[in-house]
Amino acid sequence: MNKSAEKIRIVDIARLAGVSAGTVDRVLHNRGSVSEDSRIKIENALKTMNYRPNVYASVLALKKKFQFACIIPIYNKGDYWEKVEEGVRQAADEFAPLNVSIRFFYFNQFDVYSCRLTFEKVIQATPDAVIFPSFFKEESKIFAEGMQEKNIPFVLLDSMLPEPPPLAYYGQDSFQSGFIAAKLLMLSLKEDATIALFHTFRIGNLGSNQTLERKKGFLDFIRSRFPKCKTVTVELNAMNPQQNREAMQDLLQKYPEISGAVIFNSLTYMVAEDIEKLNRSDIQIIGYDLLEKNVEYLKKGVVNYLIAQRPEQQGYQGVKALCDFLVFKQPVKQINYMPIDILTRENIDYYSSF
Amino acid sequence: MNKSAEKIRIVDIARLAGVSAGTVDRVLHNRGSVSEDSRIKIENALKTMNYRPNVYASVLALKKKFQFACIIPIYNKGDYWEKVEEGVRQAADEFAPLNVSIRFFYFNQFDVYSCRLTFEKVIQATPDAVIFPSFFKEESKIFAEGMQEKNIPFVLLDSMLPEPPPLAYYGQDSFQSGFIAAKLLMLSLKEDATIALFHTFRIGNLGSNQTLERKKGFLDFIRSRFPKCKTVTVELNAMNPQQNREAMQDLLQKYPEISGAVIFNSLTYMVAEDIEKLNRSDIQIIGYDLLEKNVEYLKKGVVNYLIAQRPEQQGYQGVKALCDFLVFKQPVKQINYMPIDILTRENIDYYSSF
DNA sequence: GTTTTTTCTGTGTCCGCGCACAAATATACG
DNA sequence: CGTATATTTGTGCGCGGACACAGAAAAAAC
Repeated sequence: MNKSAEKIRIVDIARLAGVSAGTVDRVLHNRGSVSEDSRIKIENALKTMNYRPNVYASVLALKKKFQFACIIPIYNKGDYWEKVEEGVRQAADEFAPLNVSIRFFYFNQFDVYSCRLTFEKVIQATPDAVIFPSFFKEESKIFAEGMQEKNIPFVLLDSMLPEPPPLAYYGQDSFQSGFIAAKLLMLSLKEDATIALFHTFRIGNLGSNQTLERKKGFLDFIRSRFPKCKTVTVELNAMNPQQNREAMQDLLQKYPEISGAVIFNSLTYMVAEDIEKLNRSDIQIIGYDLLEKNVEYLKKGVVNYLIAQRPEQQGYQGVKALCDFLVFKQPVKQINYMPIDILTRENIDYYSSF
Repeated sequence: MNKSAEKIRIVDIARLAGVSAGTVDRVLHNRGSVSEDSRIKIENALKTMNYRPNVYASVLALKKKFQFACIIPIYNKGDYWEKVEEGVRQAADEFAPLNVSIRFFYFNQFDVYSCRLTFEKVIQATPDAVIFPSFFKEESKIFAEGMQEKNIPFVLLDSMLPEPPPLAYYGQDSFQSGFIAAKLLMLSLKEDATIALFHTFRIGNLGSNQTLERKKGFLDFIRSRFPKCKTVTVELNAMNPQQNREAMQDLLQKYPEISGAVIFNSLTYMVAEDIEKLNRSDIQIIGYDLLEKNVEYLKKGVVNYLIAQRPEQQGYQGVKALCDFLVFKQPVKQINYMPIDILTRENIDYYSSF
């Protein structure tokens, strides 16, 4: 049953193979050179004794130092990206004894040039690994290609970029999460309801990939299962709440029959606030991400559902993947979709994304 | 920003305090005896240099051995408890280098005597810590009191037992999860619907605490928000599917208007199978736990929702808590409610409870 | 004041592994 | 065959902390 115990040390397998511990070490780490003869003897010994290195001893003895770069959009307190950074920081903290340190680089997510500039800075810093969200597709691709050339592993967060292949990706299946959003919302709406779709306007980036994919998924569900539904698309300006409020008033005047709203990014609270102020509690709302303000409106009952994607996990796992790969030399799973967590006022208090 | 680095070793603070490393060690571990004078000097040094021990070195040097006992109901392949054990095993594996080994003890969950006997065996084995679900309230309480007397820390899984206080508890808020189940189900039902409530009959245990609490939560929601709903309670016999099928036929003949079903334990698939065979796809079903068979019916669309409670996490975290407490001497959070995960056919593929 | 006991302290070894360095063996080449 | 070079191997130290042991200092007993 539980026979796994049996501590086996490198010297044990060295003895069994009739060679020195140093040679075993070379085989294990593929370093230096070893004669074919010894290699075979050692590999056999490894098989028969199923040796597993002691992580703690290994880490302790490790001399190499690693510097990771983490690129993150500039954020305000409480934002989505703050949580990602939190996860990265926790990992940095936990893995500090591995001689891993993380340097953060920030860019303005509404400005391609800022992004480009930051990429440049990262390249100058010559990190051992990079972790970043592929915000601007083209720029990210070029940057990733540079990393690939230099053999610097990189982890993608939030949205995927197939080429060049990252060491790992952590993020949500956006299409599917939009699909679910539609399903949830329609549970509370009539089959011929009118739904307002909100997304954010971005300079130089017509909504992030994520947002667009969510919308696609949402519409896919609506069109295939509730063809009688009408949808109205509205663009929010993240920088100008006042303008949004006016747009909202216009919208509800023009389409008073609107009974559902979906916000494809984390600005749910803005929409919720406006709808609440306009006394339209009949409108069912679903949005994304557990910002404090969003949760507030969820608990109040203004927002029906929030869909979460464990941003802290994304950050944490990203760093962990790099450590696994670089420090422990273990294989890493490439595509890692985060769970699509459904939160309501009833289960929000028990939710923890860690 | 990230100034946390700065490796500080025991010898560093020993030097600063003007004592030997051994003395610092004594203060840190509260072992041996240290003069008041030295203690103060060391504590000051610790404060000014904010020393954090290197976990890896600490583990490596540790000589003590720990034997944990894990008590689990006998289960069939694919059962809920298999997942709990899986989590425990993974933790055991991960923490093996800490000289922690886990011995499993099994009991028949339908038989108090078996449980009592197993408790007895565990006591004989004199483990350093115990992890178990408080299945039978009275027996568990007596057992826990014995552990308390012997100063053996114990972790409770699945259902809580306030007295004597466990080192930690990992499980779901059952009442709340029942509450949510009702809310979800009612999204697809009319306000005057008739709902069948299923729970399992247990010899000597009228349904586990968990099940009863879920039912309470469910009924609480229904009574307060949908007073026109009717509910019919049905008892399943886990051992006799044939009998269940007949009971089901009777039920649907007697109450043909039933349009919803909730199964308060992991036997969802049994009910789903019967309902499917009786061609009553109009009945909306919600159940608990991600058994393979349950997931199958969820994906087929026979079951609308499954509520999960991360059993692997419970097992894993339970062992981790014991390690944190015994090996690393760190404080442990006592009450740990697991998230109430809502699964539908749309997000099930992305779910991972680890 | 001396002996015994208790309290306190410093030193040194080991945990298992990574890695550098030196030594040994093999291969190449004139 | 001797020397130069390349390949292969063994040994030993150190990572940072736990803990045992012996010895010093202080307290208690006589």
